[in-house]
Amino acid sequence: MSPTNPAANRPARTNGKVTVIEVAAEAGVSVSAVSRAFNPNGSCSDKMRKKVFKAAEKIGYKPNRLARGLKSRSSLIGILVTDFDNPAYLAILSDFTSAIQKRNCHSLLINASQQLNIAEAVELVMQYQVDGLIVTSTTLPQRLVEACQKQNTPVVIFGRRSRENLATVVCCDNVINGRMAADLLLDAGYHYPAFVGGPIGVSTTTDRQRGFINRLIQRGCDHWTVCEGGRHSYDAGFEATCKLFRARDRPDAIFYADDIMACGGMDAIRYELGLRVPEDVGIIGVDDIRLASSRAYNLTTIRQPFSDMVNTTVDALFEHIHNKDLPPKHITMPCTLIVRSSTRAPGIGAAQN
Amino acid sequence: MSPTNPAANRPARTNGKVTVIEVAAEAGVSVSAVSRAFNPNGSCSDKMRKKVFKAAEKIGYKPNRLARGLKSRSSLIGILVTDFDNPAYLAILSDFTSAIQKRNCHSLLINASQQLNIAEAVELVMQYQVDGLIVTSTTLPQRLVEACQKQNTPVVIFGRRSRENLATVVCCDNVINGRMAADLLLDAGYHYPAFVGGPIGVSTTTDRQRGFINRLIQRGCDHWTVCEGGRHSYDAGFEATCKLFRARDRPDAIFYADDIMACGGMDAIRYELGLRVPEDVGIIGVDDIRLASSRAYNLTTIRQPFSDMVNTTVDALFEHIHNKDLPPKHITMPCTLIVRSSTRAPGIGAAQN
DNA sequence: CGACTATCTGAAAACGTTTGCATCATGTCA
DNA sequence: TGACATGATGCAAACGTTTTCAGATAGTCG
Repeated sequence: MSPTNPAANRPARTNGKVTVIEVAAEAGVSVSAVSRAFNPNGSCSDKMRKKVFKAAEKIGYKPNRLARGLKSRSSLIGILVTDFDNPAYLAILSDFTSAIQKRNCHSLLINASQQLNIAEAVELVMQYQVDGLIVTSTTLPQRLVEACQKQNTPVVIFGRRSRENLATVVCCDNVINGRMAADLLLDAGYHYPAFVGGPIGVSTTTDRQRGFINRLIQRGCDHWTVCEGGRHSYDAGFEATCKLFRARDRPDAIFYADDIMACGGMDAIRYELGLRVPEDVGIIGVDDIRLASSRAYNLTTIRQPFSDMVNTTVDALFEHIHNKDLPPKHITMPCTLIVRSSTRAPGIGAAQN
Repeated sequence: MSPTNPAANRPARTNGKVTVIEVAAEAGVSVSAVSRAFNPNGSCSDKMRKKVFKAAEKIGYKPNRLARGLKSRSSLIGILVTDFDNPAYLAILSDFTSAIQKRNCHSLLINASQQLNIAEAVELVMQYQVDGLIVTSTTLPQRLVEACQKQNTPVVIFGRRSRENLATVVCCDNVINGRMAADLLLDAGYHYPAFVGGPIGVSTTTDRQRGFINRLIQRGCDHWTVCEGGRHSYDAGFEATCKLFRARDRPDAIFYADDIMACGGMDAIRYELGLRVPEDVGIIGVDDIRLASSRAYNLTTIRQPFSDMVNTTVDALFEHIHNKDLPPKHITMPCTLIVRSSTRAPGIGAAQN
C-alpha cells in the first residue's frame, strides 16, 4: 500500500475480464491515467504511457469500444445498402470498409433491400449511435435526414442526387451522361436509339433518360423509344431487350442505365435475336464494371469513378463528423466515356444524318 | 409527488437526449420497469408495457444499443471478409446481413483484404464485443479461435474447412468437387486436362486440385497439368490460361477453381487463342455465379449452395451464441453439377478412353 | 529562492442500460 | 381467515469507459 501506488489498495475485482481497472492496478496508476494513455490526445507523459502500455500488454488488455462509445464516439459508421444486384457494389463495399478502417472506425452494414424499409433501417442504425451514416444507391426522405441531424449524426448520400439540399451528396451528373451516350450513338450513325432504364423513380435512371432523350431531340432525332428496365440485373436487361425487339420498330442502338443490364441486353441481341453487335445494334452502358472490359462483352460505357467517389464520400463524412456545423454540399464527379467495341466507330454509316 | 409516481420526484435531467429515465418519468414508473417493458422476456404486466410504450412513443425514445451492450449482448455480429474479388460474395454478403437482421442483430463488416491482417481484424472486431463472428473465405489460426473462445465469442468459418477442430465450419467437400470435374471431363472425352488454381495454400483450391488430379490418375489419365492461378479474378483466369497454352503440350480441357476465373479463361481461349469452347477446349468452373448462366458464357460448373450455406452458418452461429458449450461441428453441404455448354456432351469423342 | 506557469495525474461523476434482490400486491388453497 | 406461492414492481449496483475538476509536480524566470 505504498503511496506511489494509488490503485493497489482498491479491491481488485478480478472477475475474468481485464479492464482499465486491472491495468491501472498492474501499472500502479489511476484509471484515468490508463484511459488517457490509450487516447491519442489525452494529456499524458511519455513515461506514463510506456508504463501503462507495458502493463496492458502484460495482462492482455483490450479496450471495450462499446463502453467507450457510451461516453465519446462509437467509431461506428453505418452503411445503408439497397442495391445488392449491381455487381459494382462489391468493389464499392470493399472500398468503403477499407476507407473507414483507415480512419480507425468500422462499418455497420445494413441491408435495406428486403425486409427492411429505409426508415426502419435508419432507425436501427441510429440505435448503435453511429458517428456517421452513408446511404448508397437510394435517397433519403427529408424527414429521415432531419432525424439524423437531430441526433447530430451526419449523413452522406452516395450515388444519387437528392432534391432537398439537406444532406451532403456525392454523385455524377447523369443528365450529362445521358447526353454523352446520345452523342456517341448518333455520331456513330445509329438512327433509332432506345433507352432501357433501371428501377422506376430513381434519379440516376430518370436523369440518364432525360439527358439522353433531350439530346436526341435536340439533334433532330425524332425516332426513339424507352423501356422501363426493372432491377439493375442481367436478367432485367435481357428481358427488356427482348421486349424492345418484339415491337414493330426495332431500335438499332440501345443505351442501358447500367452495365450489367447492357451485358444482359447484348446477350439477348446476339444469342436470342441473332443480331450482331455493333454492326446491327450498338450498345452503351454506364459504370464500367469489371465485366465490361471482358473480351466477351468489351462494352462501350460511361465510367463512374467509383473508387474516387467512395473516398470523396468518406472524406466528406468525416469532415462533417469533425465539424458539425459544416453546411451540406453537393459534389459532382466527372465520368469518362470508354469506347470499346459494342458501338461502331464514329462516322461509319452516318451518311443519313 | 404522489406515491404512485415514484420517478416524478427524481431530478429530471433533461439534457436533450431521451433515455429510459425520461420515459420512466413520463409514464410515472421506475426505470427498471421501462427496461423490462422493452425486453421481450422481462417480467412485466401488459398494462405496464402498454403504458411504457405509449410514453416512449410520445417523447420519441429509442434504446441505445451501445449502453445495452455494456450489460447484456451487443447484438453485433462480426463478418470478416478477405475475398472481395469473387463476385459471388456480393450475394453472400447480402444474404448474411439479411439473415442476421432477421434475428434482430446487425453486421459489423471487417475488410481484411488489404491493410489489415486477420489477427488484427479479429482483435478489432472483438473490441466491439460482438456476439459472434463469421469468418469467410479464409481460415482462422488456432490461436485466434482460442482468443475468441476465451472471450466467449463463438466463431463459424464459412466456405473453408480448417485443419483444427476448434471452430464450427460450414463448407463443401471440395475433394469431391474435384472428382466430379475430373469425371465429367473424362466422360466427355477430353484427354489432356489442366487445373487452374486460386490463391496458393487455400484449402478450397488445394482440395479441388487434389480431388481432380487423384481422380484423373485413378481413371488412368496420366497426362495433365496444373497452373497456380493467383487471385479469384477474371484477369487471373485469363492470364493463367494464356500461360497454359504457351507450353508445348496444350490442354484440351480446364478445370478452374472458380467461375470468374473460368470466364476469364474462356475469353482467353476464344478471343486470344482463337479456339472453340467446348469443341477444342472444355471448361468447367465452381460456384455457379450469376454470370455463369449468362448466354455469353453458359458455363458448366459445380454449384455451391451459397444461400443455404449462409443460412446454415447463421443458424449454427446463433446456436452457439445461445448455448455456449455446444461442441464445434463440421457441416458439409452438397454441391451439384450444372452441365451447360462449355463442355462436350458425355460420350462424344470419348473413343480413345 | 519564491512566484508563477505549464504539464501531469487522480478522484469521482457521468454515459444509458440491465438485473439481483427486496418488497408488495394479488390470488389460491386449506 | 391465514399461510403461501406468484407475479409485478422499484431500488441500486453494476457494465467499462471518458472527462471535468482540482490538486500535485516539476520547470521557468526574475
